Amino acid sequence: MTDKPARRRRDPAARIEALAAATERVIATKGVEGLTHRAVANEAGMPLGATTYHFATKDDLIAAALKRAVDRFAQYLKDWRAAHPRMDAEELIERLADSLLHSIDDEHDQYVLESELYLAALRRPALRPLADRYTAVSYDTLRHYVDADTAAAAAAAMSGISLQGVARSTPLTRPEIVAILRRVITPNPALPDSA
Amino acid sequence: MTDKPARRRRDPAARIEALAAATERVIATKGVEGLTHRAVANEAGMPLGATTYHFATKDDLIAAALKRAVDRFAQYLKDWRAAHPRMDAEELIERLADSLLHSIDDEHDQYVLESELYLAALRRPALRPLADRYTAVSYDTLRHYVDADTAAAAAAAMSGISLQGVARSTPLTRPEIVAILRRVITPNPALPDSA
Amino acid sequence: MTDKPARRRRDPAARIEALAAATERVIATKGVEGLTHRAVANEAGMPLGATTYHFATKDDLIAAALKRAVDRFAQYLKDWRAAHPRMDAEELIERLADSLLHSIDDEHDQYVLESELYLAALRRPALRPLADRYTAVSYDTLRHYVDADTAAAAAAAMSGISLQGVARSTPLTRPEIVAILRRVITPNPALPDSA
Amino acid sequence: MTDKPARRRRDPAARIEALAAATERVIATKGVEGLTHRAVANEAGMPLGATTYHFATKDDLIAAALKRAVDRFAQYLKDWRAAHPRMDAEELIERLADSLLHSIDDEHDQYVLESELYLAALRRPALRPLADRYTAVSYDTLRHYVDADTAAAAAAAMSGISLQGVARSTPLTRPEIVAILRRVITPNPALPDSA
DNA sequence: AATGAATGAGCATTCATTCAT
DNA sequence: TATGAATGAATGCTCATTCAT
Repeated sequence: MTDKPARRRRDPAARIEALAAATERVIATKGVEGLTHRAVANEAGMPLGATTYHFATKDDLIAAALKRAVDRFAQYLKDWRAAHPRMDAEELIERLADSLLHSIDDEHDQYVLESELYLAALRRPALRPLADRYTAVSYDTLRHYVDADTAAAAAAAMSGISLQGVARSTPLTRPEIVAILRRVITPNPALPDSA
Repeated sequence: MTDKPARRRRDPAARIEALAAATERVIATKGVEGLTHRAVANEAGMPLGATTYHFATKDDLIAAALKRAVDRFAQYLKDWRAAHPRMDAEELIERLADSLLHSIDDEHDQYVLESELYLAALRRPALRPLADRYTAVSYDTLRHYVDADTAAAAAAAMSGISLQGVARSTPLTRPEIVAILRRVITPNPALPDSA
Repeated sequence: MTDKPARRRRDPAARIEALAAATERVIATKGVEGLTHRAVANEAGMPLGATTYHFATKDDLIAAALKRAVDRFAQYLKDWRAAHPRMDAEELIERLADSLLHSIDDEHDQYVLESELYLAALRRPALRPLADRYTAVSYDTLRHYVDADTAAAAAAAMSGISLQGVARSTPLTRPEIVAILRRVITPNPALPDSA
Repeated sequence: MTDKPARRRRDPAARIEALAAATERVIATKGVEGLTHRAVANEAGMPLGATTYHFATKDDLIAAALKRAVDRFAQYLKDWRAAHPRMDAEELIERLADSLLHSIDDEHDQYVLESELYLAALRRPALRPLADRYTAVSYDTLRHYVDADTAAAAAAAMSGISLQGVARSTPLTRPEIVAILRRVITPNPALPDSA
């Protein structure tokens, strides 16, 4: 009798996590531009007060959501690298194309979140370290397979593909993506480092 | 003696142009997210009513401003190409790096506008053709100097550099940009097309 | 060559008339509440400036439109009376029911305009004489056929039927209207005047 | 000592009620046409945000106010009927005239609210059931004293008297109202039902 | 005479944030 | 700890009216 209404409460960490997840979904759907406390509360199935209780400001909410996205992306890359400790250039190209096309999971659109993150960081210095980290994990992962310049070039190209991917009226096709990645990643004997 | 109260000019075309230009500046400064009719009116030195009289909706204002930015970019590329009808890979790389670093003119930040355009287009289908055009003019210009795959790869890399450029806590340096462009643009004898 | 562009202009009276007619239509469609200069200009196929050029204020426009409606109504009643110089009570009832059901012509909804007129007059003293005239022409017409008290009662009942007619989810049916009119108009031997 | 700054009451139900009451007063004074959130907030002595917090849209506010007016009217009629379970025709006529002249209470003008309700319902389908209810309670009350046709006729006549009452430059006098009601209500031996 | 441009006031509504409970 | 109530500051947009041309 006494412990009935107490269910599911008293787990602030879980609620905070759920709010960040809901915020991620809202950003993917409506953008940082369209994010409101109300939209998050609604998406999370929580009362409005919960959003401001656990996150002092809207920017905190955005930061938490984007951090979550970056964490997930980092974990994804880590797993990905563990699963494929060695890849030749061609295999790498194919798998990167898969990643870009399939996004990371079915719930969140990595394309969108990456672009939102970078643009949000432009106006919000507090997000810059997060953007840096996104860049770094991408670069580091690629660096595992290719030389430094190639990794930087591939990371830039992938960001560009993502950005154009969200905006174009006809998304890039797999062959187009593969062609770009191949041009960037295939070792170039004419360059010193690129062995 | 000539400057009376000076209200009500009577040159609608010039006012429309001035409003679009002001909107560009506001987007560069505060982003599409921070764009308001009042900010535009203020930036243009016009009354609030002017913004809504000449542009039915805020999206119309955004579209006009971004179209203007794309038009200017297209013109810039056209001039650029006319000024340099022939360039070898190394010269192209250097000049592209200059463009990315110096932006296009002193008033507007091309980096920012490009990223804002792409992200705005994600939520505003009406802007997609504009995003397509941005992609196309970039690609076409590069295509003049390099093969198709290289042009596509360089365009993607440049978009990525722009996007990361606006967000990172430390912007990319010229040597870093040159290294990326060199990796992408230097002809790769190992690839068939890349002559 | 000289008299081509001059066509259709220079007939202010006709333009004023057309604007009043357009205003009537807008009131019938959207109510006095929804009336705007722009809506009138659009309905009349004239430029916005025409509405304020010929009518100093919005209230003038409203007054002109309602006066036109009352004039038309008065003319209609005059014709109606001329067409039926004598009617017994039963015929009168049937014809009044027809009027209430068919409205006055196909373009304008008399039900609506009457109610709009009365309510507009409540907040606009300038319209009161018009409301008085509407009441008077109704009363006078009825008075031609019945005694004074019956005419007043029938006029009130008809206004009530109109008012309820515009608002109810199911409009009054003809039998219901006839029943009401019969109760009001059929001579009542129990009353002195009502011979 | 008890009355501190007193901000933020914490009695939402009371505030909602107070807002609806204030809206009623604004409608009586300025009409649905002149109703604004600001006018309501001002009338209620509450901040602007209160009006939109408790009522999602202006139409919701209008609906709440008119529902309140109808509820009050229904209660008034119920009491009225309870107070006068039996009345002969002449007494009924006199009392109805009193009602029409004195309105229902000192604060709100029943004449105006009824007309506003009917006309508002014309453009707002959501209000139609309310208009129906107004008609129904009027009819049902009259039906308690007279036959069906007489009740319908008297209800229509009373609506008409109300409508004309708000608009005419000289309101109907008591003798005029009594004459109309007498003509409608006095049993007519010439009609079958009208016993 | 006629009209499109121009504007300032105002409006419904949204929303981040604060706070009483 | 948690939350619904509360609010004041915007915001996009409308519009009556004025006026230059």
